[in-house]
Amino acid sequence: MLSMKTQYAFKALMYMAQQDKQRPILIAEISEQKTIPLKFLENILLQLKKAGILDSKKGKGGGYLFAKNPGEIKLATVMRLMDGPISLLPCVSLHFYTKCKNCDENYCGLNRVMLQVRDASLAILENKTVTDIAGNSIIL
Amino acid sequence: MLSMKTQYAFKALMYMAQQDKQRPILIAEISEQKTIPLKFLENILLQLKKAGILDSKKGKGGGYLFAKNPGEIKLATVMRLMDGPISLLPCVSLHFYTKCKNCDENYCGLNRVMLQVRDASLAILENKTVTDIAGNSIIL
DNA sequence: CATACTGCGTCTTCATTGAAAGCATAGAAC
DNA sequence: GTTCTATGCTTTCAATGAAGACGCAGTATG
Repeated sequence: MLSMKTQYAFKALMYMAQQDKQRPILIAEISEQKTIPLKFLENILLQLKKAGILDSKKGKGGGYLFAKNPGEIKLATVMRLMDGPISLLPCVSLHFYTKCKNCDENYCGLNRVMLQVRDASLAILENKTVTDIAGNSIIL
Repeated sequence: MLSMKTQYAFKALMYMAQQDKQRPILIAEISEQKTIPLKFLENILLQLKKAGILDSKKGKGGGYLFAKNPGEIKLATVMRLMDGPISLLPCVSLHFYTKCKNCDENYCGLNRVMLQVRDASLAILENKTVTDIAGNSIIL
């Protein structure tokens, strides 16, 4: 399961992407509209800024802005930033690989299955962006 | 990521399925061979027993046995037993569903994506069994 | 029957981390 | 220089993952 942190990050990014005009958006506004604890949200947005996804402006009229186009922000990227590995096992992780002890990956059946799961998940998460989840699109 | 508990459960089940003769297998033997903390393993195996996956025999010559054919034990079942939901969000979980607040699932883009991920993952995890991961099969 | 063997139950601990809250600082606009 | 807003730092609190200690219960073997 995704942590609250990741879920909040997605909610916040969706909210920001749904605004018509690209004006700086207050942390407090997102917090209120999406019922996310204010200080927790601050940390999340800050982390997204440090990762180059968001930008911020201080002072009056300040707030958060997208640093990248929402259509270029992959869901997988956000998840890795917040929660770490997407894979179910360390030994099948692309970005956070660590070898498991007592296990030759070439012969480990579990490894092979989890690779499949990873690939299936990433095929989706690497191709969907914030724009995709923000759209008030038609229900099919 | 899967918890240690789930990983240990898989390792133990693989080890048991790999034994030629179906004799009762000692907790201590699995613990030693797979370097799994003994008491932690006890709990895991016990839980698998209560779920009807394993059976046990006490006393001399005792140990753990399969209650079901390893080919009938789905990976998804083991994961749900140990870790709970396989889905990334509560609102897309089949077995552990809970509604998310401030979110109409019919209009939530995140919900739709996570449904896809869930379906892709389950397509694999519901169809792979302990037999599949235990096989010393040929590498392709 | 006795003893060794092996699983079962309960309780406790310990570290990590998820999930916040408080308070003080820095920077920008007016 | 005052107000608005983000940033930094510290602390807390609860939950849970990950064990370890100790003792009980049931079964085989001689």
